Amino acid sequence: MSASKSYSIADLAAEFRVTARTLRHYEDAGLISPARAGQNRVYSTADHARLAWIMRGKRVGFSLAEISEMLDLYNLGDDREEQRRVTLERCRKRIAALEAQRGDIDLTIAELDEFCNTLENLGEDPRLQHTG
Amino acid sequence: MSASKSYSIADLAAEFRVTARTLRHYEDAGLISPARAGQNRVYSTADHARLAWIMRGKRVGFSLAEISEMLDLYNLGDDREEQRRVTLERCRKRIAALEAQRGDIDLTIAELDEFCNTLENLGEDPRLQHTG
DNA sequence: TATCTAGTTTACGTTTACGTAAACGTCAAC
DNA sequence: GTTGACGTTTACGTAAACGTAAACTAGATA
Repeated sequence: MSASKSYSIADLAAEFRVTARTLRHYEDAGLISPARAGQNRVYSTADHARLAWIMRGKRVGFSLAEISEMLDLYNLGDDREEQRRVTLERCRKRIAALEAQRGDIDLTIAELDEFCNTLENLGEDPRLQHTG
Repeated sequence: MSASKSYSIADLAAEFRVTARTLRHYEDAGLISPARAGQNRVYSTADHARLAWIMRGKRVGFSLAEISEMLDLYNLGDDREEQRRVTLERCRKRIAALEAQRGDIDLTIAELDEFCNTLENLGEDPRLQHTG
């Protein structure tokens, strides 16, 4: 089972292209809780996966607080009926928000694309260039 | 031509659901430059459109500096050959970045979706619930 | 004429997400 | 036995994106 690897803080920092400070900060913010060997942090494969989630959340544009909430959803997943209903609802709202965000991204891409085309046509039809 | 409307700072603040302070801040940051009637700001329909762009940029997760850059692309569009080539390249990089971000969003949605399904199935199959 | 109402500038405060020392522990290597 | 390499905590610094309070201006209204 090579699934039970462990990582030093430098390992993960290098892999995810962040500083050790950043990883400690995420720990302060309650996003990860690596084990300790003495006082040194030891990250498990689960921590590794969790961190991958965090980094993707960052790329999507979420704050650490929002990412923390989303990770909490998973932890609450095995709770009792009512709690589960609430979790499900929050989960769906997040999905809706993400879909809205994707819509904004698509619109932005479309406009930039169109602008690119304008620029290209300008290049191929010098009549449209101003000569100064 | 109802396309030549004008807006007060309060108008736009209300419409885009931000404070007047925010609009003034965007001005400080060089994102908009409304006309003045005396010392009061008067926003044109062009300013209105520009602001819509800004807000969408924010929703996508861009910083004000990035949004400023993107808006600059449009202004540089009518420049000379070499400058235009650079603009085009930067424009395409932005598009690529946006597509990557959309990929991250899709992945996140997929995982949340799957998690939602798990929660729903748990609800429909009480055997999987823990009772203690 | 006095008082709103809406806008203005100036400037310090706040939150988020880390950066950046400073001072120290630990273990392997020389 | 001390020098590195790598880790730790503590704590102040910083950039971005506004919030917020203070003090002021200018036009509309009672």
